[in-house]
Amino acid sequence: MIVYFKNMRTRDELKQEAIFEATVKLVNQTGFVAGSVAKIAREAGVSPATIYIYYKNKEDLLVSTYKAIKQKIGVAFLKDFDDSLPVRDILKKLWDNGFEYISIHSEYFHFAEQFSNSPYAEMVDRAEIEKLFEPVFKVIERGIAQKIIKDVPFEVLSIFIYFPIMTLSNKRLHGDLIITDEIIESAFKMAWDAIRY
Amino acid sequence: MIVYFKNMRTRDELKQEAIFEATVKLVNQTGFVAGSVAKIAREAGVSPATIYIYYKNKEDLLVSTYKAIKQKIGVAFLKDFDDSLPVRDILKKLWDNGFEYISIHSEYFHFAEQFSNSPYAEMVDRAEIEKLFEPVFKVIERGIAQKIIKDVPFEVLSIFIYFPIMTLSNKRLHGDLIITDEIIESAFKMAWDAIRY
Amino acid sequence: MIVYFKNMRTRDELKQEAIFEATVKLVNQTGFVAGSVAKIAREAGVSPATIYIYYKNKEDLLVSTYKAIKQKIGVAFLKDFDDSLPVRDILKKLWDNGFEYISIHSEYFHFAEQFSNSPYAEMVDRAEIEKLFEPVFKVIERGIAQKIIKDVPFEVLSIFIYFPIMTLSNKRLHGDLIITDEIIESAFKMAWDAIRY
Amino acid sequence: MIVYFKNMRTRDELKQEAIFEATVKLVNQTGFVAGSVAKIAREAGVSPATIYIYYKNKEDLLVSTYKAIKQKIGVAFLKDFDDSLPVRDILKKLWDNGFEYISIHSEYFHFAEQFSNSPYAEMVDRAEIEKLFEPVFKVIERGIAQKIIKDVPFEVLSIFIYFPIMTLSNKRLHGDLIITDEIIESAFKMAWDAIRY
DNA sequence: GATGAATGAGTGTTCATTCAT
DNA sequence: CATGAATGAACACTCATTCAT
Repeated sequence: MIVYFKNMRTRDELKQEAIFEATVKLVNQTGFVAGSVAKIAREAGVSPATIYIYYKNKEDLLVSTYKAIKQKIGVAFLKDFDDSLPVRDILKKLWDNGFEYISIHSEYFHFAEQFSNSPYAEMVDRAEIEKLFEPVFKVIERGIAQKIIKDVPFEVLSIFIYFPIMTLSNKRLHGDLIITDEIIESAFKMAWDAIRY
Repeated sequence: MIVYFKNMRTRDELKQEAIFEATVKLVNQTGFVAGSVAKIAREAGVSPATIYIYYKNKEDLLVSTYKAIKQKIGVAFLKDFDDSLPVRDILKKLWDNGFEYISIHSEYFHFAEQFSNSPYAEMVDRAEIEKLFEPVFKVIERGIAQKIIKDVPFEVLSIFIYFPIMTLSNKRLHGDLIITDEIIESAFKMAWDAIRY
Repeated sequence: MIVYFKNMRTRDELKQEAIFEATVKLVNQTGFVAGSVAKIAREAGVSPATIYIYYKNKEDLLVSTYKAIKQKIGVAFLKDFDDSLPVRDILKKLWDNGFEYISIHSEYFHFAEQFSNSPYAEMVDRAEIEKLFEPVFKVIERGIAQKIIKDVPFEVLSIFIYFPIMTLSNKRLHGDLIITDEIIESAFKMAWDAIRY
Repeated sequence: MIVYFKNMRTRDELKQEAIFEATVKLVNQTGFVAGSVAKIAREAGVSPATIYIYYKNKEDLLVSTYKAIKQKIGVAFLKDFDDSLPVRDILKKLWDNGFEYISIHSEYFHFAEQFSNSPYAEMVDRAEIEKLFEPVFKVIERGIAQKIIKDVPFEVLSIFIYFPIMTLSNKRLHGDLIITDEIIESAFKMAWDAIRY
């Protein structure tokens, strides 16, 4: 049993979280371009100056938010990761994890996408992000070695097995299409057909 | 007395084109956020006020530029479109056209992508854009009817046959990978494997 | 006879002058530290943005204002400069010119002094300013050569013949003392006693 | 139990001194304008809030610092003051004391000068400062009575006997000139020639 | 048609100061 | 006594847009 004492969470943590949420929410609502520090502050219910206590500057705010989101996404994708299963099953699990997380936190994906297409994207170390997905890389490599997966660069494989998750989760890109379990299922079949040997 | 010869490009057309090019160039260089009207004007060698002669406001400038680019891309993709060929060959032709055009006009794709991830994206009528690709839709429909292509919504198919072109053309997304003819070839094979029946 | 047509002065010149006057006035009233761009703009009756049409940034505004003032002061000091007179008479004329100009434009001197003690002072080329006073340097050199003036570095001489003018014009430094013609006279005698051979 | 020994410097005194030094240092480094309370606090190794324990507000901090410096300077100038010597010798001693102290504590002079040219200068009682130099006034008065020194207001005398020390110590005002003992010597001769009867 | 000048509203950021702990 | 957190107001500067010419 977990007991939360009064003030167990300090004032700061609450505030930092409020800023995080506000940043994500605002970018979702009005886009990266219009996401000004003042607006984020108002959304978070704090003074603009307060943001500069927790973050060095706007870039730091956005980059840190992006990294935190990528961390969350990485953990969610790898939930119940089991190395010993067949490659296809592992990828299916990742795929399902992805869509499950999206259904709960689509705003994280939207933020990540907006961020990736902004000039700030260059300020994050890609290697740092990719490390989160290293177990997946290992599986893919094994699949290639066992001639289960096509022998093409990883970047190309990801276009068919990772990006579709992002694209399907993006309302702007597929308009009125409702993402049912059936569609998720058949899309995975397509992704697997694309990459399998 | 001023005489305009047939097909002569008037001063105005030249200016509008200069604004178009400047808009694309600036968004490519400094991103959507930093692409201010004043900077576009300077780049185009005109006064900021002049831009408001040709476009109602900044939104109009960007949306119009996007539409014009989409038009150019649509035409390029459908070059030498031949309805009578097998479905696979038609799609392969589109695929190759796409990469050829990208190699010449990557700045158009970059602009389009930035635009898609901006709040302005909601201001364009998707149907209008999609009309450009109608012949392709027809082919796909035929493919589905003939059980050559999987019977899934068009939006899902496009994730595997259209988006990969965009993704592969985006330097930011695939890092150091150099897009060779061989990669284009094998990526198409994967796309086709994904969508074929 | 000079005729001023209506609109002979363009709108801009009036505005630039208003900004110049406002800059001087504000620094006089509230000191260099408190002289913000917004306040200067309000004083000049223009928008803050307008200042950035005429000046690149705040530094440019202040440095340009300083240079313009130094120019005015230089011209005023050298009024009716006559090379052929005895050294003492030339310096006396400069001295009197200085106090005459101060009695009309003490705000220029106050601005110049404030500027000299600000970090912006380093941004002006001293040589450029000193060129305005070159004729005086020549006279001093002659005085030294003829053993009329003490043979010490020019910087030391100026402490006794130039700085006293500035100091006496500074109300803050001499408190309640009223600068009469008699004081100006006897102060020059002291200055001359200091530098003469 | 905490025991304070006689003459032991308590934590508080050390902290106040740290703030004093930090204030002087920062104004020397970045000028009066950029010397923010937060920066002074960081330089002193204390919290901004701590400064408000020792000083009512920023004005109080700066004014107090100025007064303390003026006190130090006053004491230094009057070191080994001997009423019984001839007027000229007394002033020479003051002059030499001044330059000696400048060579050790130029940062105090720089601060004092910056302060004098700030709006805060009006907030100090000049009489309070002048009292420190009262013994000098007496000597001057005696000199005037004995017809050794010119009979002009004290404010005018100080322009030739006190301000030159400040001006010569100001690197910004005399550029590349290096202040040697010889220059100090001849400058005093000039100052004396200026004021002597 | 084309422009440079002009601007109110906004940008990101720092300020002096207060307050709960 | 000492502090880090917090803030409204100000900072220098840029924005999209309008307007007189």
